[in-house]
Order: sequence, then C-alpha cells, then structure tokens
Amino acid sequence: MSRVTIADVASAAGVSKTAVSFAFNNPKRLGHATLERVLGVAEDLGYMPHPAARALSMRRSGTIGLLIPQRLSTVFANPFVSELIQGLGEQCEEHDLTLLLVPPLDGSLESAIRQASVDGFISLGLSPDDRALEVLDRLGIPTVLVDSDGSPAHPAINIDDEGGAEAAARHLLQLGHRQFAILVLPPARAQVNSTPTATRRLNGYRKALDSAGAPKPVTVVAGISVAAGARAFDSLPKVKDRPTGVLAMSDMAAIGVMSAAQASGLRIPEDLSVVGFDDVPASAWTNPPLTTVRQPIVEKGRLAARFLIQRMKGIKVESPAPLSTSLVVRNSTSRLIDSDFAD
Amino acid sequence: MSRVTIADVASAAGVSKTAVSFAFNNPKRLGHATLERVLGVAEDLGYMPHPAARALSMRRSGTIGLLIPQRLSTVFANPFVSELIQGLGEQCEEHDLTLLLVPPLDGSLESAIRQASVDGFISLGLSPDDRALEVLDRLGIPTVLVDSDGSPAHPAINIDDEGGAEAAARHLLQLGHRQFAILVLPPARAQVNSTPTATRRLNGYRKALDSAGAPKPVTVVAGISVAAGARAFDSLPKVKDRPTGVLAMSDMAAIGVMSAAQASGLRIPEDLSVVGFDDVPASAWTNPPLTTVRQPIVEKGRLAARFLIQRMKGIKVESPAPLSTSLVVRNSTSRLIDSDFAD
DNA sequence: GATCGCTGCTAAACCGCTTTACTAAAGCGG
DNA sequence: CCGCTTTAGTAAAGCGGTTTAGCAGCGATC
Repeated sequence: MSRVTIADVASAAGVSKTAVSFAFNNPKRLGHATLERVLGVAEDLGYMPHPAARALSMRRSGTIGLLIPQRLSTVFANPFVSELIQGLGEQCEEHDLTLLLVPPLDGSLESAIRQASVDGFISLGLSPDDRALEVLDRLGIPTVLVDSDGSPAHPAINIDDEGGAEAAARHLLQLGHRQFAILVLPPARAQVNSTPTATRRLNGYRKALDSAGAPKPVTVVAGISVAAGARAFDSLPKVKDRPTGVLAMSDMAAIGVMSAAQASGLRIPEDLSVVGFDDVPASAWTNPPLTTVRQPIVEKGRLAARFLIQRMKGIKVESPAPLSTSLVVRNSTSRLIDSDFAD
Repeated sequence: MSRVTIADVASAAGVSKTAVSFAFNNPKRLGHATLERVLGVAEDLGYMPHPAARALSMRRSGTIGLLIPQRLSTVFANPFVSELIQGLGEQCEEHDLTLLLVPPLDGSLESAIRQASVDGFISLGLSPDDRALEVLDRLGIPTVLVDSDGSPAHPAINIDDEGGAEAAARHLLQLGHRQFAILVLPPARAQVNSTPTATRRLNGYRKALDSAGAPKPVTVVAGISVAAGARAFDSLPKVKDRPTGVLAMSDMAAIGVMSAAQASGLRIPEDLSVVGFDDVPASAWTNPPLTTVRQPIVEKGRLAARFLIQRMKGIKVESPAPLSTSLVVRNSTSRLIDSDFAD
C-alpha cells in the first residue's frame, strides 16, 4: 500500500496524467465533466501530489529557510528568535510559505544548507567571513541577511545597534554612574569572529563612555541566556572598582545579572543598575522591570521576509536603512547613590 | 548561469553521472584516482546535489515537520513552543534532520500538510476530530502526537494534565481559598472542540474543587498570551463572589492576570493568588515569581522526536505513560487572609 | 586455455510531477 | 460545405538525482 500517485488517479479516471495535473493546477483547461470526475477520483483515492516531485518539477519548494548559526537549544532559549519568527511567520502565511529551521548539522552549517530544499534563506547573525555565505552565493539562492554586515550580493536588515547602545550608556552616565561592566555577545559560531552586531553595540557603549571620560569598563563575554548572565555577574569585581552599572547586549543576560545580583544580596536598582538590549516581552514583567534598548524584532522579521520574497520574485532590492532603536526606561536603573561607594 | 547539475560534473570529469553519484554516496565503488578527480571537479564547479531531486529519488527529505495548529505569531508568543523546539532540535541535530514549521496556510492545515516535504510529522495539540489527522493517516507519513489524544495509528506524548491541575487546585484550597476563577485554554483551531489537554486540566481542577465542596468556579476562556490573561482578569467579578484564587492553564495567561490585577491596585499574592501551568523559564523571574505546575517541556519535545525517529525507521512504538508534573510553589500564592473578604 | 571472480565503471530505468507541443474534434462565420 | 479558430485532451520531454543490472578487462585458478 504505497503512496497514491498521479498515474493511479489518471488510470482510475481514464485520463492522462496531464489531465490530472491540469485538474489541480490549471482547471480551465479541462471540460467541466472531466474536471469533476478527476477531482472526484482523486478525492476518493486520497491522492495528494508528492511535494518533492512537485518541487523538482516546478523549481520551487514553497519554503524559506531560517539559517541559525547555533544549536537550536541555545538559540531558542532566547525569546528574540520567537519574536523574529512571529514577524517572518506573518509573511510566510500570507504568501503560503512554510519555514524551515536550519541549524548546523554535524557542526557544519554549510552541509545543512545543502540539504535544505528552500526557495530562499534568511540568515541570522552571520559574520561576513563565515564560509556559509560562500555556499549561499554559489547556490544562487536568494538570501537576506539579518544582524549581519550587508554584502553586495545580499540585502541586510539591521537596526541602529550603535545608537541604541550609546543611548543605554548615556542613560547610565546621566544617572551618575562611572564604573561599568559590559556584557559582550559571544561569537555566533565558535571558529568565527564576533558578530557585526556585537561590534557595533560595543562601539556605541565605548563612544558614550569615552566622551564622558568614564574609566575603562570591565567587559566579559556572556552567552544569550539567563544562566550566562548570572555567571557573568559572578565574575565581576565585587569590591575595588565594583561596577555600579551593567550594560548587557541581551535582555536574557541582563535578567541573569539581576537574579544573581539579588541572590547575592544586592538590590536592583539601588545597588546596581542594569540595562538590557532587545526589549523582549518578558523584560516588562521582571522584578524589577528591566530598562532596556528596544528594537522592533517582529518588524525586523517581517521586513526580512518581505525583502526575501521580493528577491525570490527576481526583484532586486537594496538594504534598507537600519531600523531605529529606543531606550525603554523601567526600574532596573536608578541614580547612583553616594552610599553606594561605601561598600 | 543556472545551477550546476550532476551531468555537468560528469561530463567535465569525463565520467558517467553514476560515477559522480557514487563519489558522494558510495565512494568505495570508485577507483582512488577517479574518486579524487570527480571530487575535485565537483568542488571546482561548486556542485551540490539538488535537495528536491535527491528527496524524490531517495524517498526521504531529511526534515521533520512540526504541525502548528495556529498562526505562528500567536503560537510563538508562548515560550512553550520555544522550549519544545529545544527538545526537538536536540534530536534533530543528532540525526541530521532539519525542522519545518508548518502552520495553517490559507487557513487550512490540511493544505499545508500536503505542501510539506517531510519524513515525519510532530503534531501539536490537535483534537482527535481534526480533519488534519485524516490527511496524515492517508499520507501514511509517520506521525507523533503531542498534547493530544492517543490514536491507534499514532503514538502520543502527553503529560499528567489532570494530576497537575488537581495539585494546583488543591494547593489553593489548602491555603483556604474557596472562590475560584479558571482560565480555560481556547480550542486549538476555531472550528474545533477544545483540546484534550484543556479538558483534562479542567477535569483536574474540578475534581479537587468538587471534592472539597467549593462553590462553582467562574470559568473564562483565555488565549495563551499575556494580553489575553489581562483581558480575562478584567472580565472577572470584582465584588460579589470575587475569586481569590485563579487557576490558569498557561503561565502566560497567569502573568497577564497578575499584571492586570496589579495595575488595578490588587496585591499579589495578598489580595489574589494565581497559579499558572507549564513553568516556562520566565515564570521564575516575574514579580512575584509565579507558582505553577511544572511540566517537562524540553523532555517532551525530545521524547516526541525520539519516537518519531523510531517510527521513521519503521519501528512500531506505543504511546508512553504520561510524563509527570509537579507543583512549583513560588510567591504568587498565599494563605487567604480574612480581611480579604472585607472588600 | 577456458573459467571464475574481482574491480571499476556505465547505461538505463526510475522517483512523481509539470509543461510544452501537438492532435482530433467541435464550433462557426461566410 | 469549406477553411479557421477554439476546445479538450494527450504524448513525451524534462526536472536532477539514485540505483539496479550488467559489461569489459584482468589476474588468479584449475
């Protein structure tokens, strides 16, 4: 009892394969009577076209791939991706596309790319020297880069990372902070430099700090998870040069810092101010609610998908201007109190 | 400049298509010299096998589908899916599979199923009468059901919904609560009954409440989002028969209730106790941290994927016993204080 | 020297669908 | 009744791989 094929339907209905194909894809080309009959037989037999055969023949698969630089379990620990998918998904559904998650297989993103039967890729946070990009070029599959450097071949969707970071740092400076810790994003893939996004944010922080003449901040790299944030807090100097403000490049890390700090007896924000990055929904409900740099993640996903769909239609598109970010001030930051220096 | 095909490589290397195919899939069958040459030429030309052609020919695509009953934007607003994907992803990566998200296309999950070129499906929260299940049977694609009723054809992974719910209700009863509100999960798909999961949880709540002789609870259906939870709170009676305990079937809804309640001036847990369901990570950082029923979501995903992979290998598998749940008591619930009745 | 079994490679069928080019019949204005 | 356009349907050639069956050459075996 193998699969029902188009030939089965054809012979059962006493017509050619072509007729059956037309019945589904080009009904006008068939007479009313045959159309009904073919459709009826197909229904009875439970026929449905084989997707791979269809994809091969039509040169399109009806799915777009989301290229994920890390393991699914680490990436999906960050609500950022969920948000992004909400934006992508909206467009996918609108255009009858499905979304394929493509993480590195066997450690190699390149080989995963090959295996994936997609009409286009959205690639997340790849640094420009990643070998995966070569493979994409070679395949000639339309691609849109997210949180990456624009390349001549592919449009890139970015946000104003530097501006956002600068605003965050400036906010803390205005509250009187001088001693900072910066939580840097880890590189997307082990063998590769840190991502353009991380670099830009770091520049933003530095720019604000330098122009205010603040002392050199402590920087630690922290994964994008609460646990990583907590570990980062633990590694911070606790007495001399104790940072009073921490600038995290992700909300998850910021939340981790907050819990670890609270667990160690510090009060947020009285003893330690922390600001995150992203403004994932959860940031609004934390204790205390997190001050963070908002970026329009859903919009980013939506835009990326739109651009990709344009490219898939063969329309050439330019990278848009970076999406703007804004500082959302909640309660995890406060004016530096002198007594703070006491401990 | 179209795609490099196997024939291009073959003629460039002066061998047959078969040889090229062997070079990649069955290298032992080729002499050392030819093997090297073919591989070299392939590399130079940038050849990579067309995934759809491969899938058609080999009758396997190397991807499994995650059947999502609702729009991606609503489903991914709940961290539950993220967690599940972490579990699925782990297994996928281990077995070199990619994961295809399959939401309803054009409103129809059935048509989305057809389009999807996958070796197996994991279906999320489908009620047993959903037409999509018929399609799955008909296709003969291995399928594992998650949060659904087991069917003879497909194994199902479930948790002890009823026991978990019962524990939650009993917890509030022990704290002295008598007036309850229950936030019911909405049906997975509009035209369909409520999900087995929702039914089982409701049974659990009722069982505990009835056996304690508590008055009939208010029940409102609330989507799985913070906003929906907030709306649900607003629709609750505020004076007479005001519930002092709310039993939510998802953490997101519970969090929504908490924010709305706090916004209206109530204190949690002094004025209102709320318990969630799922124990998504965010529940630990909310203000106050949420008391909730923990279910092992990642494990659930992992298990579902394992079962599916077994089935894809042709191994027949039985549904496992429901995974156990446990009550995690945090700070969103407390003993009922008499003064509570005053207002 | 005929037979046998390897090794190394190829021709051709096949996977299941779409689509182009073509034919036979029917409709139709003059 | 004749040429001309539609209409309704078909045969066959792809799409780009994998795989089965088989062939040529060659050293070893008896």
